[in-house]
Amino acid sequence: MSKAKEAGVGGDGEREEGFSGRIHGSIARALGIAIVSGKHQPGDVLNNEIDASEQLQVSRSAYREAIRILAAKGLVESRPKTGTRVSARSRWSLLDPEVLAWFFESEPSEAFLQELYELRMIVEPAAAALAAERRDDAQLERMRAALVAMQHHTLATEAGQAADRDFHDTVLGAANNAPLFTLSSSIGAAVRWTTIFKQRDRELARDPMPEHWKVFDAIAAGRADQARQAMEKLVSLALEDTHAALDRHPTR
Amino acid sequence: MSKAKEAGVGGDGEREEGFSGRIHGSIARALGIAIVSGKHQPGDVLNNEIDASEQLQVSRSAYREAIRILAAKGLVESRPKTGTRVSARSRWSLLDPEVLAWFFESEPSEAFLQELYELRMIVEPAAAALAAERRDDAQLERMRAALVAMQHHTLATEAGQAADRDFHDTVLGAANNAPLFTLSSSIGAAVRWTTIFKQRDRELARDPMPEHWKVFDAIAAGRADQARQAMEKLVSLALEDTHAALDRHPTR
DNA sequence: AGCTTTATAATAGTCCGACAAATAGCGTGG
DNA sequence: CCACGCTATTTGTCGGACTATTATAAAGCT
Repeated sequence: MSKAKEAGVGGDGEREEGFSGRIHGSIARALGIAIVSGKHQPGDVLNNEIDASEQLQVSRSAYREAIRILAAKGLVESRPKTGTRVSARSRWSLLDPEVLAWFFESEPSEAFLQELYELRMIVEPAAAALAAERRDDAQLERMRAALVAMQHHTLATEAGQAADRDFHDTVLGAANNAPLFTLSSSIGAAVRWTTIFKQRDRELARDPMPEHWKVFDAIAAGRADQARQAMEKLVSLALEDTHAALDRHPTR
Repeated sequence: MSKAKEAGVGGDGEREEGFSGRIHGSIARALGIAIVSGKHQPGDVLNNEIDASEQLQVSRSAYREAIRILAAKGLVESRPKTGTRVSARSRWSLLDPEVLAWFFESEPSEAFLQELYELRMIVEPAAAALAAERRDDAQLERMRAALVAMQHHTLATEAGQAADRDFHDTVLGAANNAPLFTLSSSIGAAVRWTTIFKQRDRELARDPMPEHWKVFDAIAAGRADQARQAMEKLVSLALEDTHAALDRHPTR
C-alpha cells in the first residue's frame, strides 16, 4: 500500500490524494486503480453518476469525463438504465501506458508480472533482430550512450535505471515499426520491476552489463540472429533474477 | 425545441455521416479518423472548444467528452491557453481496437499494413507455440470448429471470415497470457485485410486451409516448435498473397 | 397459461450558461 | 537586455434542466 486512495465517503471528503493535475484525470486514476486492483470486479455496477459525483465532491461533468476516459481504455461500459459497469478483463487495454501504471500503483500480482515477461521474451528478441538490420547511426550512438550511462550510474540510481529504459526503448525504436514501438511502455514496466526486485535483494545483484553489451555489439555489427539470441539471454537472465528475488521475498 | 441537428449547415460544418450511437462517440470517431488519416497532423492545434462545438452543432460538454476519449488513446493533448493539439505519432495507442478501426476506415497505407504484418509475424508464431503447451480441450474444440466452418463457408463469405478470425483469436487466447491476448484486435485487423486484398483478386485465390490445419494439428499434438513453424509459414504465405495483390492493384 | 404490447421508472446522455484556474505571450520597468 | 508581473485566451469545473434510451413490470390479447 503506498497511497491513501479513499475519498472520504461522507464527512469532509478530501480528494487531494493522488495528484494528476486535472480533476477528471485524478478521478479516472482513482477509479482505474480500484478496478485493476480488483476492488471493483468485472460485472460490478458503479454508483449512478449523481450519487458518485456527490460522494467524490465533484461535478457530474467532471465525473462523466473520467468515465469516458475509463471507457476509452476498455475498463467500463455505460448504458442508460443499466448504469456503468466494469467490463470483462479481456476488454481491458492492458498495454495502455496509463492502465499499466495503475496496475503497478498497487503492487502487481506475480502472475501478471510473469505474463508481462513472457510478452517481453516474445517481443524484445525479435525487435533486437530487426534493429540490427535497420538501426541508423544516431540510434546506435544513443544505445551506446545509454549503456555507458547505465554502467557509470549503476542500477542503484534513478539515472542508471532511466538509462536502462532508454536503451531498451531505443532498440525497440530502431526496429522501425510503429505498432511494435507502442509496446515499449509495457516492456518498460517489466524492466522497471525487474530492477525493483533486484534492488530489494542486494545479494542477488548481478552485473547486468555483459549481456547488454553483447546485445549492443550484435546490433552494431548488423547481425540479426546474434542480436536475437543475445536479447533472449538478457531477458531470461532478468526473469531468473526476478524469480529468485520473489522466492525470497514472497509477494506482499 | 432545439433538437434538430440533422440540418446540414451551410458553413464548413459537416456532421451527419456515420452513426456511432452516442454523440460523444461519433465525434470522437470523426476526429479520430481525421487524425489517423493525416487530415490533422501531429502538432496541429484544434479549434477551441467553443468554436468547434458550434461548428459540429453539439454542446461543448459532448465535444469535451469526445476529446477526453481521444486524449485517453493518446491522439491529442489538451492544455489551458495552448488549446488541444494532435500528439506525436509515437504517443498514439496504435494497438487500441478503436484507433485501429479508425485507421482502416480510410484505406490504410501500405507501410502501415507491412508493419502490422511484421508484428503478426512476431506474435502469432510465439502464441501458437505457447498454445500448443497450454490449450485445454474446449479451446482445441473451438479451433477445430472454427476451421471446419471456415472450410465450409470459404473466405468469400462473412461467416467464413468470422471463423478465420475466431480461429486466430482462440489460438491467441489459448496462449493464456492476458497482455498478449489484447493484441488480438491488431492481429485480427491484419487478418481481415489480407482477406480483403485476396478477395479483390480472385485469381490469386489460394486455398488457405492446409496451413491452418497444420497449425491446428501441431497445437493438438502439443508440439510447440512445430506449431511455431506452422504459424510462421501461415503468416508468411498470407504476407506473400497480400504483397502480390498490392502489386497488381497499387494503393489507390 | 403464454405471449405481446404498453407503460413506467431509472439512468446515462445532452444542453446551456456562468465562473474558475492555468498559462503563453506581451509589455513594462529595472 | 533581462526579470517580472499583467492580461487575454483557452481549457477546466460547476450546477441544474431537460432528453433519450431501455430494462422491467404491468396490462392486454390470443
